[in-house]
Amino acid sequence: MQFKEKQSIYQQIAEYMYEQVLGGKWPDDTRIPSIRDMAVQMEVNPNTITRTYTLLQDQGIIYNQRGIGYFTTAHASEVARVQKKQEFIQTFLPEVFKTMASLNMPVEELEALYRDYMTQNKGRLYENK
Amino acid sequence: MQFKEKQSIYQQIAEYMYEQVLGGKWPDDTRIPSIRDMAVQMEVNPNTITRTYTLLQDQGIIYNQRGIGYFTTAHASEVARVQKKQEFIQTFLPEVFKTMASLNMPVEELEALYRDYMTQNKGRLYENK
Amino acid sequence: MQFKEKQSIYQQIAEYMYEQVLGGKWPDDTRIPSIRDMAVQMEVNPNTITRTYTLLQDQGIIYNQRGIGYFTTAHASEVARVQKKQEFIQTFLPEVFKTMASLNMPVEELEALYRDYMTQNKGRLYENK
Amino acid sequence: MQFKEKQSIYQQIAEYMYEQVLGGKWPDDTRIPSIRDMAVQMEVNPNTITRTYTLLQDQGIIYNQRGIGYFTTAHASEVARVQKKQEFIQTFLPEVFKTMASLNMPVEELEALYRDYMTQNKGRLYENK
DNA sequence: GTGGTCTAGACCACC
DNA sequence: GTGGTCTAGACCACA
Repeated sequence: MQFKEKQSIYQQIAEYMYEQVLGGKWPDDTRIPSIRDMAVQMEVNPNTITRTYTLLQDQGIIYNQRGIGYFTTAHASEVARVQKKQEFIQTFLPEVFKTMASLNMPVEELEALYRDYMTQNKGRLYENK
Repeated sequence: MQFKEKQSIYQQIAEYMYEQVLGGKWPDDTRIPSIRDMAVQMEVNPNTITRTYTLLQDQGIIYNQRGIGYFTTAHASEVARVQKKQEFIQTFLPEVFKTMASLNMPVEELEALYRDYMTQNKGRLYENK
Repeated sequence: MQFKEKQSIYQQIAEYMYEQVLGGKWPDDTRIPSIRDMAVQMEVNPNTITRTYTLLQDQGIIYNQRGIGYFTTAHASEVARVQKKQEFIQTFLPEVFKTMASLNMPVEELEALYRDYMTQNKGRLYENK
Repeated sequence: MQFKEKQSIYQQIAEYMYEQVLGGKWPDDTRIPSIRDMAVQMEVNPNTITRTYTLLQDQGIIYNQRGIGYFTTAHASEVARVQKKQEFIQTFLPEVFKTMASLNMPVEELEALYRDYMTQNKGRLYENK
């Protein structure tokens, strides 16, 4: 996996995991890769994965069974969806709208850009990795 | 001024200055507050303001007259607009659209949220502080 | 059986067995469930039960007859009582008192909480499961 | 500082910090030792202190000012008191009472032990370090 | 100076 | 095998 510069690696891996859950790759209440396996897969130090898993556990997306491994929670996908949507609407969108206002960009242009984006990425979403 | 946690302070101040320029508070080719005044106003270490001013100077939004002070450039507002729009479309929007896709949020909902936002903030934009 | 997070499973099962002995469910010198049966009953890996039984055996609460099974010792209840009381007074209570001191909680409040607890759980103690 | 075996070091340091706050050594809204200083003082790796500080920050006892250091929050002592008391009553005391019941220990004995403890430790509480 | 992050490697208890 | 913790050392952005 390639990492961007601006965000910390463990957060980017958290993003990746959100995608797995939201995209249905990791159904509710199933085992996910062990810390060591994930570290190998992501080409990263196990400690970094530990950081990510701890974060996701605090957020109620995954949990741990002693000596066995990590699992998605029973309502992981729902929790993830609600959480991400709330964050999106409350902290992300206002930034978007504020910027649009300062640029005098009409909502129609936003729509147009959206359609461009969707046709370009049609079918490619969540096929990553 | 209150600062968010996630972004560095000098960048948040840069954001603030962009707003001043784009909102017409700081017309092209006019003097802006000295580093010291700005530091007092923002309740921040002068070093931090220096960093912001250096950034804005590199971007061609402001320039320095030795011993006199900092000024907005002749085309500050235009430069700011172009620059911000480019950043918005290339690095910000893709994130927005990707999140929308993962949440199955239709573009119509985005529009609706936009209109909500605009009615709520009608006339309040750029009355900051 | 539901397990808490902070304590290891084999120790929690040991706790459960102490209760059986102290509560008279398992009289002195009687057979207790086999490792396999206990594992099924507790929904746990047999290895974990083995660990618990080994611990209890070391403490003189149970013993093993090869090929037959595990039994409580002749003085199991007495041994368990003494042992638990010692542990309680030497390692547990000091923590309690220290916390009370830091919270400025008077001993009267402790008493009151004790009576609350006892009335709520009257008759329910050792009706476990 | 000497560490016990059963609890992880970073949690024991968290306990220590709670004592500082509850005992008034660290008033509300004051700077606390930097991560590096604390690491030296506790004879521990800075990463371990980071772990502790992150925990306390999540609990709202301390907060961070970028590039400056960590501070106790405005209501640190209150938050700490409430939090610790709740934990004590809900998760600690039931264990105590349950054990007392299984040992047939009357509440009077608990009182007596409490008075013993207090006379022994009179004046010594919170004078540590 | 500050904290934030990451790596490499290790040891441990537990299942 | 699993995760949890700790160390030593490093680099970076930031104030």
